[in-house]
Amino acid sequence: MTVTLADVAARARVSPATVSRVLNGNYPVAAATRERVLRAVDELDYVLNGPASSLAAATSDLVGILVNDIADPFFGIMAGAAQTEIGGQEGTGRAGGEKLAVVCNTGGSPERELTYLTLLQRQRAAAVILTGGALEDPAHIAAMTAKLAKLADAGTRVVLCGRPPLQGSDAIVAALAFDNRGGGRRLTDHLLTLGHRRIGYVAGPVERTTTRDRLEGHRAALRDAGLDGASEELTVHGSYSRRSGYEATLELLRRAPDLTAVVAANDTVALGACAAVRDQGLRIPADISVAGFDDLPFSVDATPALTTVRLPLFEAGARAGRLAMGTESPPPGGIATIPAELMARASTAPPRTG
Amino acid sequence: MTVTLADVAARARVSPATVSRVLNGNYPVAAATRERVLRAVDELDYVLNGPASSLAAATSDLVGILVNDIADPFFGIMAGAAQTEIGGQEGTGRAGGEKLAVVCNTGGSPERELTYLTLLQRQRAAAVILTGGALEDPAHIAAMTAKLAKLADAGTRVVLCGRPPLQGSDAIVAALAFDNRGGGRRLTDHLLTLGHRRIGYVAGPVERTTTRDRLEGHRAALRDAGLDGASEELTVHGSYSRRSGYEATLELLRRAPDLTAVVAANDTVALGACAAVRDQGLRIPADISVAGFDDLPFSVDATPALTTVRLPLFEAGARAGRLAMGTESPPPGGIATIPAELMARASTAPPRTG
DNA sequence: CTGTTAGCGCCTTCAT
DNA sequence: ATGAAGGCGCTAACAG
Repeated sequence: MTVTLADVAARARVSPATVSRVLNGNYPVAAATRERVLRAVDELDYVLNGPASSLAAATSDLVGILVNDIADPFFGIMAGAAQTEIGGQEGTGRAGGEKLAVVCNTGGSPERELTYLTLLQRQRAAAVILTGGALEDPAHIAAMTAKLAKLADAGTRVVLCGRPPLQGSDAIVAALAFDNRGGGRRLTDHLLTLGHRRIGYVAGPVERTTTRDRLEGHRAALRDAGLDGASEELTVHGSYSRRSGYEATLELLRRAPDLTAVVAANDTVALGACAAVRDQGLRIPADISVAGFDDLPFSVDATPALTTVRLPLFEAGARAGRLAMGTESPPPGGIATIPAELMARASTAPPRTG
Repeated sequence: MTVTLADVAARARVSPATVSRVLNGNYPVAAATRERVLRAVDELDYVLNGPASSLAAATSDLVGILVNDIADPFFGIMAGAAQTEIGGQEGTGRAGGEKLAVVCNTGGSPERELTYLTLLQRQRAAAVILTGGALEDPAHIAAMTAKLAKLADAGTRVVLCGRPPLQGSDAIVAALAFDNRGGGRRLTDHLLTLGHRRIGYVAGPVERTTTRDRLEGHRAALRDAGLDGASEELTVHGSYSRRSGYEATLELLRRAPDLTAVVAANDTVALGACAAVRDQGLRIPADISVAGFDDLPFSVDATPALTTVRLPLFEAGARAGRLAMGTESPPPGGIATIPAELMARASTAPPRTG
């Protein structure tokens, strides 16, 4: 039926242990023997039994990458980059000693996030990468901290990518945090410099680290310009979706018809904001400036090209992948802040005068 | 150290076998006993050892979803929908009996596709879903057919989503194929009806089923209109990327300055085409009509809104997920063709006269 | 460098 | 409805 290691051993006239050794390559084996074993493997078309191997070795070659929304390129880019670093050695066809990088879609649900972590713990995953903003609910943070500690105890390497480190948790190999606050600040500074004074803000879902950090940056910029008075009124929360951006912008325009600029939580939301502005018969940027965040590939193609904040998603994902593999050493203190760069484009301009 | 089933059994004062039975739920257990066991599980914070379980049961709860490009929403939407159906029962926290739906990014590389399949075979995956267009290279087809047969032999359910069935392979549970040909045809018919006669085509990568089918539909429409003469010259192949669409369109415009419309392989490519058209100082659709394919969420937000062909990606992905789980019965013959619907929007209009 | 010997933790007949 | 026992296929000491 299904061919086992013992079959290969018999065919190659060696012991099972030897076959195991050449397959795992972590042990000296005579070249001639190795050759014989590999031939037997090919002839028999042998495929290692992963569960058996993992059971015996008490570790598996699974690496989990958790994302909030797999249909959002923000996550796709990071996850793809990480996978490239992890499973990237261009299969020999025999698939020896390779890690299986898999992405798990939580849909932003905290329960599903924990469930996936449990499932990966069950599989004795070699590593786990958590991407994107985290929920700030205390109960969930506590549950996550406990779960990650357990994973780390069991030997799973935990890496955070685009998410701030957990307080006082030593379970984590490394955390790569985006400078969302700084980026948000620079974006609003840009608008202020252009002369805007009435700036609407379409924020992301409440209780998310990304939402809070970007909003904080925005408010810090306003405060320093002596404009924080109206910022509550000019902020609307929504989800990270185009539709949400559309509706929030309509609401903003209703609340404050004198608005001259709208800052969106991310590029997708900004697209919705643009549509709303246009549907109100207003021009971008002549009547209203619009800005996004992330600099996803489509942003430069929007008309007008979207002013936004560039996050090096691919680079960060790749680095997270290497960190998870142990290929790269963690930054000092296990924490690195990834810079965010302002991309001033055509969707922002000085406000109309008068 | 790590708590095992035996520990739970001891705590609950039952045999390991009983614990196994309540955890798997496939066997009658007295309510009182079950209660006691579950309490012990919670108290000990027990997590099943997946590898051990899979080894003993000769099957795992892993379900693999292969995608060509995880950063492309085309795949993200299908994969997300499939995952929802598979891992969707909103975790009880204890994560009992749940499948682990994971997505694997092949990056469009045939080697990596096979490698992932081997890795999943090694894990004794419960099911595998292959999404998106397939490579038409005979050697790769043969290798895939063989590999899928082996997976099926080992009890893995194989489902195709957005990909035509393999010739004479009975390894597959079901194949959901998009009507790319029909969609391509209707799109070009739409342009012909508007009055276009010189239509450029930015095709996808050669040797991909999606590329060929869409192109065939396009050419069939031209042929029926008696216009197939120039179609070779007016076709440029590229990858499924914005950049590729941009460059191919420039090339097309160079070759045939009298073009009045450009059809792109998909929406992402169409965005690049729009940018190229604009950079040449031409207006859409006044000077040149542009159309895409897939109807990804951003298409409606393009300016002008993109005429395209709608594929029910979410519905198809969800159905594939149910098929993989055995929750839904396969279509007659194991094959279903998913219809593609023309979405005529503002990026196409009659050609300028004279 | 290679063979032998024990398990890894769970599921699954087979009894009871 | 529950317990006892064997083995799933592989790896990891330990010898040699």
